[in-house]
Amino acid sequence: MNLKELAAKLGLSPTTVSRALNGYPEVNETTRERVMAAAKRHNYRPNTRAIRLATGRALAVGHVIPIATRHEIVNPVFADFIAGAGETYSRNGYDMVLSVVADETEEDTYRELKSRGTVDGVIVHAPRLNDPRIALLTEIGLPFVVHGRATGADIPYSWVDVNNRRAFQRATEFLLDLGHNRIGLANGLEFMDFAIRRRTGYTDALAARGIALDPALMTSDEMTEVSGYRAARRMLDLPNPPTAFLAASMISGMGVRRAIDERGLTMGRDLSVIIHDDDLSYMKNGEDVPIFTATRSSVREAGRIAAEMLLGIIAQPETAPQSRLLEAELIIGQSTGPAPRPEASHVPVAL
Amino acid sequence: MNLKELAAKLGLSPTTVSRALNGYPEVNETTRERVMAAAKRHNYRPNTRAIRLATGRALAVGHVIPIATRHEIVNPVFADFIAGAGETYSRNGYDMVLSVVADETEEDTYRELKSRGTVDGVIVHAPRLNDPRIALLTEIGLPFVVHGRATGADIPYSWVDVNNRRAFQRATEFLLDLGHNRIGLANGLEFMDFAIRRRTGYTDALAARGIALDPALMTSDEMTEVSGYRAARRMLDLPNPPTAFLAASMISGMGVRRAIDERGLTMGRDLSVIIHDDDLSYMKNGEDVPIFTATRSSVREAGRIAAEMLLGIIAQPETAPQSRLLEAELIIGQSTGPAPRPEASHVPVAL
DNA sequence: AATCATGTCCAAACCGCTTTGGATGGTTCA
DNA sequence: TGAACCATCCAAAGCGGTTTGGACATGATT
Repeated sequence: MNLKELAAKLGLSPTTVSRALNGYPEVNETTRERVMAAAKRHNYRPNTRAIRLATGRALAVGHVIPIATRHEIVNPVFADFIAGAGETYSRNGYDMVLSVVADETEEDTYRELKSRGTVDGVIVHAPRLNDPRIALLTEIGLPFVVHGRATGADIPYSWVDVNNRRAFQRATEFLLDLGHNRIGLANGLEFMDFAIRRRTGYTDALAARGIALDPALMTSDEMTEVSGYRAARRMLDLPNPPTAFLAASMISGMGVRRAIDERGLTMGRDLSVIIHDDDLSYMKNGEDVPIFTATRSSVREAGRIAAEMLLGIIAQPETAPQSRLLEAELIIGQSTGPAPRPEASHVPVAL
Repeated sequence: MNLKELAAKLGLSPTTVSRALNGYPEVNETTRERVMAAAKRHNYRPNTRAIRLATGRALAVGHVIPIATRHEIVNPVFADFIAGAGETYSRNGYDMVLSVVADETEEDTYRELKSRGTVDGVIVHAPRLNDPRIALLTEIGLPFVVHGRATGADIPYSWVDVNNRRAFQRATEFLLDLGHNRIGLANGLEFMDFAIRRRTGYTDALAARGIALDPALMTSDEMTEVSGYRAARRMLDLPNPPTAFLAASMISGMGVRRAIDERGLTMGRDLSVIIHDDDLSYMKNGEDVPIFTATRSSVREAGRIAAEMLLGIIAQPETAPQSRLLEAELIIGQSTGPAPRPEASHVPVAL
């Protein structure tokens, strides 16, 4: 059932039927109702492909996912972000198109999306230091919103980000207040913008208390369980080990916990741990009581906000770039406690 | 730059240019080369929207993700499956469109995708017992491939699945061979087809050895860390606790481990654990040595296979339904060992 | 009564491709 | 030499909508 057929059935022109369905004023109200009823009865739905060609709009938003060795992006965080953004698109009649491409072809993919008119805009994921995508997208004129920021980008652009620096600064201060002064950082990969900012938050907090940085207490790696485990194990082996850890994610926090447990130590008593919690739906940080003390910010909510912002930009391409900085809240869980007194620290009770 | 402009620049008709670019035979080879060169020079790329309307094909595949209370699907497994499928789509010039919709509107979404011509086919995720989507999609004539199977569906359909029954049967047998005869099962939600099959594998293996089922040792819940933790804790509190666990995923396995660690017990020595490992890229089961003994099957690979199957069906709609049953391999890790002798079991060494 | 505005509808152009059905000119073959 | 046959190209008709530019009553205005 298409427009022409429906119009024929109603004894009207396609023009009028189209206008009736799209709410244009130049159509008699009774006619409109008749059209609406007929459309519903024959469950007519306008063909997306035709609408797209006729209006010159794609009615779709793209998310490009580079895939390869550096698979940082196909991660749990991404799934939840997508879920949040997707809800917004659905509600506004937009499609979400995901392009899974090899790392090398990422820029080409954006060019294609633009020149073939597949999407009206894109979300840029996982920005890195001096991320080249921002200049590229600006140049080719494809509207975009960055999830995160790109330190070093010198042109204005729209973004939605968590205040990673502040979050890690607060977490560090919280540990310092508990008496910890050797705090291990199991950070994400530091060519990722968010990881750079988190590190800054950590170092700022230490500097403010006059505590010297110890490179042995700072690691940077993918946010996997194993990497958290390794980082913690290595630091616990130091002659002067940390009494607390800052982990970049729930998953790497679990690795840290494993290293702690493995030594017969107890998290929350012998060693404190704070993680960053993206509030993932299938990876809750406990239910009633949080397992980990955490800086929490819903990545799903960030997805919603970024999507709304992008749709706004698509509707009003000439407006100035927008941005939104979300604050993470500090959730107190069971994984932190006062620093053990020196002589007792790191000696398993059982030994 | 569009076809007409390019044709004008070349002094040719749009027809000829289109044919030249699409490899049709009725065009002179030197002309074709001239066209190709000009296309590259002006980096002309045909407009997707126009191609779609003209050819009547969407050149896109849909993935519908119901989102709501039952968020079983927005999970890490989904992200990896998507990555695998997405690669295949990209390679074949197809787009992947994700529809994130409320649970109640899922069926409606399929109807829309079909009648609006947004996609040429869909992948059905997370099939349940007697899943109604199979009949629906068959009825409306939208090509599809199911990731998993739907026990109870009485019409033929195409699917790609892991042999979940066999996997859990083998895992159970492995534990039995190690001397464990009280084995706890922390299963996924048992209205999900895969969970039903896994349970069957578990019960079959026990039955084959003449071991009576103990309902207290079988739980079914979402595959989160917390649910794994709770299931294990509850079972360990039993007067006659299990000496081994079967966990439905890496994440719930981590919860199980937490419950074990919490009691001062050691996984692999005091208690054995086997998980199902979907071989997720950012959640590796260890690197050199597997942490958990596991039944492993790459969900990403499943995504690739399902996508290829679907593209095949779209190309040849009249062929009979296809299917592919993947076998999981049993990976021996550090989480399993012989059952402790009765008198020693469950007594933490340190006490 | 002529003019004008208004409400309601339609024909036709258009979006940018693909594809059908020739047209044209040169070759080949009886 | 005329017919049949290629090889090569093009005009025009879709695909299924939207949108522009009227047409035609009807009622209000002067």
